[in-house]
Amino acid sequence: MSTEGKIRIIVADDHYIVRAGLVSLLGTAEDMEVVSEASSGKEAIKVYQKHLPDVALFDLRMPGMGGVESIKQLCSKHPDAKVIVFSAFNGDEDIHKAFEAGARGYILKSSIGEDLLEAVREVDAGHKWIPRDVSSRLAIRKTYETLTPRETEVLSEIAHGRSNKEIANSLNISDYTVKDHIKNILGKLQVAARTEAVTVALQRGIIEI
Amino acid sequence: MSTEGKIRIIVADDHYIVRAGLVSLLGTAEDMEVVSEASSGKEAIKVYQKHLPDVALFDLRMPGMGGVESIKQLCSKHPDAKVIVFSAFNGDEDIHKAFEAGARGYILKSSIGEDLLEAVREVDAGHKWIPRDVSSRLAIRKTYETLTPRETEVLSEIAHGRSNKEIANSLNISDYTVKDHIKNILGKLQVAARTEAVTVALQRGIIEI
DNA sequence: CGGAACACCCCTCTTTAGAGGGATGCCACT
DNA sequence: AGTGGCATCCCTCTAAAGAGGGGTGTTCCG
Repeated sequence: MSTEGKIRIIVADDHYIVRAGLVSLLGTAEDMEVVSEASSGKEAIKVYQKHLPDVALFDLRMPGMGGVESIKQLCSKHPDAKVIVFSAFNGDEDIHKAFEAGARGYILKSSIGEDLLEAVREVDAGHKWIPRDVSSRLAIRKTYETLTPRETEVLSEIAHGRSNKEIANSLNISDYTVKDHIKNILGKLQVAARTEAVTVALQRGIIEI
Repeated sequence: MSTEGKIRIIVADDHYIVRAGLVSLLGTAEDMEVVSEASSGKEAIKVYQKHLPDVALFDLRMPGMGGVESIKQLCSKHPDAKVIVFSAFNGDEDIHKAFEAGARGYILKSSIGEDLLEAVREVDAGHKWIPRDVSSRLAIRKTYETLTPRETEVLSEIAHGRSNKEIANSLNISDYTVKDHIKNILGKLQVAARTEAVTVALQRGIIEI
């Protein structure tokens, strides 16, 4: 529990209106107050260090330094930071990356206000908070095979339209190796062609464009 | 101007917190009131017909029937409907489709509150409202070549990972014709391969997955 | 009427992708 | 010391993709 009675919160989202919604909603709760806002990941870290809030609400996909990277940096400097991800996306990889980065809660933007308030209270109390629809996504993920860092790198190149030869040059490896990675990617994502691999990976949050 | 003094508004967005933000923000304006909300395009049409508001705020990308289709239906039944699109996306095709469907304003979710209030007042007064960053997107679009309906259809199939042969079967045309369409698509989007065509089209809002 | 845009079909040719096998070295964990 | 995961390289072969030409019929508009 927080020192002054009220749970002190910062919110980080690049959409003004989402911040307005959060401030409005959290403001109605007697036991919470939003002490500051940020519109980017970089700004969020600064704001956190200035205000040292009890709970930080982060959007996962923000321009510039993304939410994942921001959370990772924040949690490495402040291991006690209580971060809740508040995202519009429910790709299994997004969710997994958020928790791996150090988040203690993940809540969808479509969820109702009570769920958000509950999440804030639970995380403030030192617990984890994972709604059913989010945890089911993580369960689905366990049935998938995960891509290696190199495979993800290759897939990202594919998404940008590069040919095998171009990828080989850019990564300084043989095009035989590129083909190998692609074989593994197609197998793991259970698709037949590189184009579908890209759209599936985009939907799951494995890569971004 | 509206009859009772206050501008009566409905908001349609699948994210609870965005609706909360809109209600909160619009509520602070003396001359506006949110009379109802909807969380889908279908619901939005019902709500519109029930309340007949002065202005309707629509998110463009919603699950089920998307914003474009909803606006098209709404405006065909109510040609005097004053619809403002309130979207997170700034793909040139999204913006163009919104206005083509009958929207009279398009404002980005990242914009500040004052811009939104101004947009609502302008559209309520019978004017169009296009912010500078949005109109520049439309200007960019003019320099692009637009895809024909058939080409868009083929591109959407490509995004789902279908091969030329599969597309030919599904559309009941020769694979020669599919190749023709793809040649045109690659030329118009100025890319070399189908995979890049898909990512470019996704970014521009030409197709969705 | 003529032209332009669209959708469709056909042929050839080169390049690319993808499936199938094989193999090596490195590193971490047991 | 052995195992498994990762990244790398190699070869062959078939299917697919893409570039380049050719053409038809429709519709719509000036």
